[in-house]
Amino acid sequence: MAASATREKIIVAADRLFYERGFDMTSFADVAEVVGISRGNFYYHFKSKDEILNAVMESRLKDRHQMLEGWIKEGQPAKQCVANFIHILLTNRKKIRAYGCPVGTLFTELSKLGHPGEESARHLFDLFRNWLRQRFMEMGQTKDADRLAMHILARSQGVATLANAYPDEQFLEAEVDQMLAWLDAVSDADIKPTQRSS
Amino acid sequence: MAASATREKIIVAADRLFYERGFDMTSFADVAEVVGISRGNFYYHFKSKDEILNAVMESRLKDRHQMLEGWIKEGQPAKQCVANFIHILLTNRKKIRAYGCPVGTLFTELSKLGHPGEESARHLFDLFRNWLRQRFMEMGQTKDADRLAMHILARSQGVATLANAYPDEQFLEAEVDQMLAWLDAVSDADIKPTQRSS
DNA sequence: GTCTATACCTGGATAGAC
DNA sequence: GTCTATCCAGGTATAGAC
Repeated sequence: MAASATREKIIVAADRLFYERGFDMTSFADVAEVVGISRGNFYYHFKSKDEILNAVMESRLKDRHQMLEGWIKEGQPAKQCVANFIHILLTNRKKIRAYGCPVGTLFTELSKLGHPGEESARHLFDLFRNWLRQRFMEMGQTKDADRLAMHILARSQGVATLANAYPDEQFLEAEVDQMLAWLDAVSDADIKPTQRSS
Repeated sequence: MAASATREKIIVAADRLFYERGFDMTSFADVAEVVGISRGNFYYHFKSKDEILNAVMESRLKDRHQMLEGWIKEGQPAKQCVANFIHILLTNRKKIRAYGCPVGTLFTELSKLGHPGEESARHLFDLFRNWLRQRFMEMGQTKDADRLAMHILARSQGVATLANAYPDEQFLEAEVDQMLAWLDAVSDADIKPTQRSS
């Protein structure tokens, strides 16, 4: 339970390699080399590869949770919080162009593997989804909050995938602008209840 | 070169398994079992696993090309063609919910593997991208044609990924509706050059 | 806690009989 | 064209010395 130094180093290294190369393609030898320990020593800290995956997922969940809650604790308004979320695509643009979205790509791989870790990968989606839904509710979109949350999630996933396929374009930046414009339209719709339709 | 019956069966089986389980996770034994031949017999038809991948990618490219060109040969107008493309998400909804997008997931995996087949996977994206760009140009969006094509591609990818993560929702259908509404807005923008903005 | 050595399995690939 | 037998590399996991 106690977070020993090497245990922590293993998690950090595995986290990075699972992102960059994928879970299945990352061998113990790869992680051991990065950490600077022997292959055998591994099993003192983790009894199996699945245990490492669990630890990585736990670490990611905690990390993303703290990031999202941090914005709220700073007192940022709901719309700004969602804008921050969208802005992640720009903050991590280099990694996203090289490896796609860490959440989406890992989920997809585990799903195809039929690996039980698919569940924890989905939990990460849940974390973002629920948090976004809350923000949209605070923006007054009580009825469509979940739909809007899913929409933003899907847009982010798609942008990350195509930025990975076409890393040499300004596509990513342009799509983020459009997503922020969409956010403006959504928040305006709350302020102006008089719509053109119906 | 000649398309023998078993060779063709191998390609079909590999195509399906690469989609359902991923390229790396699909072994010769898996494909052999589906086709009904022995492991050894494999190498009479393909000298390596990479050769099978190449054949699968070639087959997919040809298949998708024929689908896209088919709509044009039928004389369907540009906007309807794009709508057909969006509609693929509904036509294949069952498979998409189970395995995501065949193009996107395979690209992502090959990209992470550092596999040379990443190139042919990108060619599939190119096929859709160029075809969509042509359609938007025919719709009069000469300047933004490529941006619009990329936007539709990204939306499709994101919807497929999240439909895979949340297969039990009507999310997919709702997003397709929104994409079709977006297409309407884009084609209207061409007809009505007088906009509200600026 | 960390190491070396090793068992065991899976999967890609080859050889050669039929 | 298809089979069986076999080799070899790489990866997970274990045993036991230090």
